[in-house]
Amino acid sequence: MADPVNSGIGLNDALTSDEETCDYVDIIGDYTSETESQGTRTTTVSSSSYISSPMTIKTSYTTNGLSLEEIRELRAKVNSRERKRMHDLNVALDSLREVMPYARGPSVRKLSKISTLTLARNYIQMLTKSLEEMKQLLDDIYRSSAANRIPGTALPPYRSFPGSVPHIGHSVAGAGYTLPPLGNPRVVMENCSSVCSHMNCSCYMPNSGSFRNPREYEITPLFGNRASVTSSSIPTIMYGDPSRHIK
DNA sequence: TAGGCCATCTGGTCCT
DNA sequence: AGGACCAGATGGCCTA
Repeated sequence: MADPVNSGIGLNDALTSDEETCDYVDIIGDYTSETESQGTRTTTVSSSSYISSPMTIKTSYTTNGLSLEEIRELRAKVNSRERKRMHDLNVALDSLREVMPYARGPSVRKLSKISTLTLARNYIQMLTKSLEEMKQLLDDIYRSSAANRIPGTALPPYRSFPGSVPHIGHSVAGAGYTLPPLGNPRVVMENCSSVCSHMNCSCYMPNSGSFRNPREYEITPLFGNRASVTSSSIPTIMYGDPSRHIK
């Protein structure tokens, strides 16, 4: 008899045209009950999380090579794999949400799947743009500093950033300046606000205990405020402590 | 109550 | 052949 998986005949299609009543429970609790009728069979499937909404499907089983029990076991196995696959996808989406800058809390709905992906795309775009602008700004700062230095003196000392990643670093005017790593932009400067006046960002005074240098700021992207989220919009950004918001 | 979001089942297709 | 991936269908839950 034909293979219900590869013959083009659906498992449930392959189950029709007979009359039979049966129940079964798969490995996570799928439950099937069937009612008999002439020529077709209606199968009601529900699972442990689906019991309140039984799904009714038409089944037929004339031309398959598997017993009813084998088909059910196969179907349960496939369903289980699919559930696991979707679960893994949701885990991955949750891990993505964890690194996204948006409001969190018991009273805040988590981002939908579409919103999560949309925000991730926008966030990457924003970081890329900010990085380019920061490179340009530091380049300008260095050029200005080099132009004003007294002939014969050394260039300003290079201040490395915690966690800088050399291979993505940016050499400013050949002086070996390296930008902070993506995703954790910290910058040392006298006036962070002056930087953010050129960029779509905001400056937060870091916790005194967690930063060695009192002039070290976190530059935070600005997305604006929103109370709700749609797939085409950017959600609220609450990143850092607003009470320390200095711009 | 309509619409958005989601979980689940299912069958088809592609890949190893 | 078996598993991964995908899209369609279905029904529940929640919110405006």
